[in-house]
Amino acid sequence: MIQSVRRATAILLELGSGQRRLGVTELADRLGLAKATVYGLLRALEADEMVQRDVESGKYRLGPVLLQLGNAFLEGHELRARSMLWADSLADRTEQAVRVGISMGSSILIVHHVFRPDTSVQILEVGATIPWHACALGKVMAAFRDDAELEQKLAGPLPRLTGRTLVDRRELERALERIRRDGVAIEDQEAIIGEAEIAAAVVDHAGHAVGAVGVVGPVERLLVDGFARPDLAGAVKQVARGLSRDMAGARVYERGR
Amino acid sequence: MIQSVRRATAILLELGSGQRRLGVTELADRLGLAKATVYGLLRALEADEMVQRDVESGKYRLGPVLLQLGNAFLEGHELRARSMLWADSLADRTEQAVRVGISMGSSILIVHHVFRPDTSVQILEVGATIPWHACALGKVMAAFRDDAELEQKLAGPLPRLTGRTLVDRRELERALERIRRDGVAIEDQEAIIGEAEIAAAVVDHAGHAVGAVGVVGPVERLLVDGFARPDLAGAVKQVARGLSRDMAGARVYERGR
DNA sequence: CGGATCGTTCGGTATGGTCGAACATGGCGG
DNA sequence: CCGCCATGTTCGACCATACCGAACGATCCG
Repeated sequence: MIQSVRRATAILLELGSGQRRLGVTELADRLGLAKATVYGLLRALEADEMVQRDVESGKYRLGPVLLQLGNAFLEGHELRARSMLWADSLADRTEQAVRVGISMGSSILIVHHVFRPDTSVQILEVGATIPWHACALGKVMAAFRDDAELEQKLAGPLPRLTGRTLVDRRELERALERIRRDGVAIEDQEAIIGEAEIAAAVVDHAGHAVGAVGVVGPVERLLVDGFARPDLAGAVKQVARGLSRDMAGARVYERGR
Repeated sequence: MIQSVRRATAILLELGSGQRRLGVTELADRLGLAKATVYGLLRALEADEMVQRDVESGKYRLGPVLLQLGNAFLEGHELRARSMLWADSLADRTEQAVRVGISMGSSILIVHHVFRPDTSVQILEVGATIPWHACALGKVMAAFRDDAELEQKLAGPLPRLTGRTLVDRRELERALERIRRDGVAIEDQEAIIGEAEIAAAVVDHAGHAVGAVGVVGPVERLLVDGFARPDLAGAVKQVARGLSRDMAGARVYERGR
């Protein structure tokens, strides 16, 4: 495994976590590398605008090419492309915000986001990551994973985001069991106080979870007595099924030349 | 300059341009490298989810980490952070869509985008890149560059996007001259037929252009007889000045720890 | 069934990435 | 204003390791 490349991405990830800019020495310390090594890697990354140096502090931050590449990732993403229409209609029917996410390491990455159809100001969450155990998208994907992968996830750290976050392994396993039975996952203020989510998994032709779709919003709009509003759960499941059918169909990419 | 790292980013850029997925051999050909070399680089990139392999075609595409990093870039971007309020108010006052961009190589990268305040469906352009000579954002930034950088830009290829794109060097220089005089740049269907833009540069304390802000929309709303509507040009210039003042002020980042 | 194409593995080679130490630079406090 | 500390940068040497060519295996297509 090419060492320098992995170290370069480690630098990028380090710069990406936390919005503070980092200097050569600080990066070298965090990654356990020699200063000169990090310096060389940064020079190479800087040449392609993968990182930029702040002119007056001399410290490094992520570069604009990453935004371009992130956007290119989205444009080529099959689940996202297919989910756009479904998500719009789901937001319309339920009058809630809709999120589509995929699994990335131990987190869920939001790849599509439709605002609640009212005039309230909402921030776009595309590109954001959420610990898998603290969102309905993550739990429903975990519930439909093979045991090996699930075990790996359960073994990892489970940070507590709010007082309601499930951080106990046993408790989580029980929740996953219920999710498998219901076909939908709920999240009740486990990531942000006052916010809830109802999500269902999108599976490919082989039955593997490739993503998840769900509605998010204020608890009082989504849950009653800690249970998902049946109409919303039904709509979410229906959309997830439709999307899954789409994903199993003919490839959209691989066209042209 | 660390070879493998630069080659790795070359792979990412190659995968990012064009939405087609690429195989090992194809990438090796395009980059002029040995198959085994590209394979090794891809393995390293794949380990960190910088790229992903399509299970059934075996070809590679960009990975989800790039979306996360692109998002992290945005969150740490000073111009973007400072422009959000200004852009909102500009969109409100002019009733047009607003874009904020920065210079990246020979392109403009959109870092912020506010939709026109009506109910029409519009697509978010954050992360998109546009050749510098085909948008007002790019031209106004070029107009306020030192000669060396400008020369480099003028020397590069100038693709023709529409029949109105300025691709002649002399013509472009004349346009830049006028932009310097007016303080605003206009773009009249030079990127997309029917679309126009009016933009002004954002400069830092030293007077260097760090970005640009502008309004975009249908030609008939922005221009009259090929000239910028004076009220719009004034509003854009005013916002650019305000933003420049902001950027010259105290740093927002570097706080904490 | 045969050919072609592509992904993958392997081992030798010398390139070039890594590191420690020395050198510049700038910022801060005394 | 000066000296000190921390940080960025350069240098040279070592040898790990990235690179390549060639061979192997898998897969697709006719």
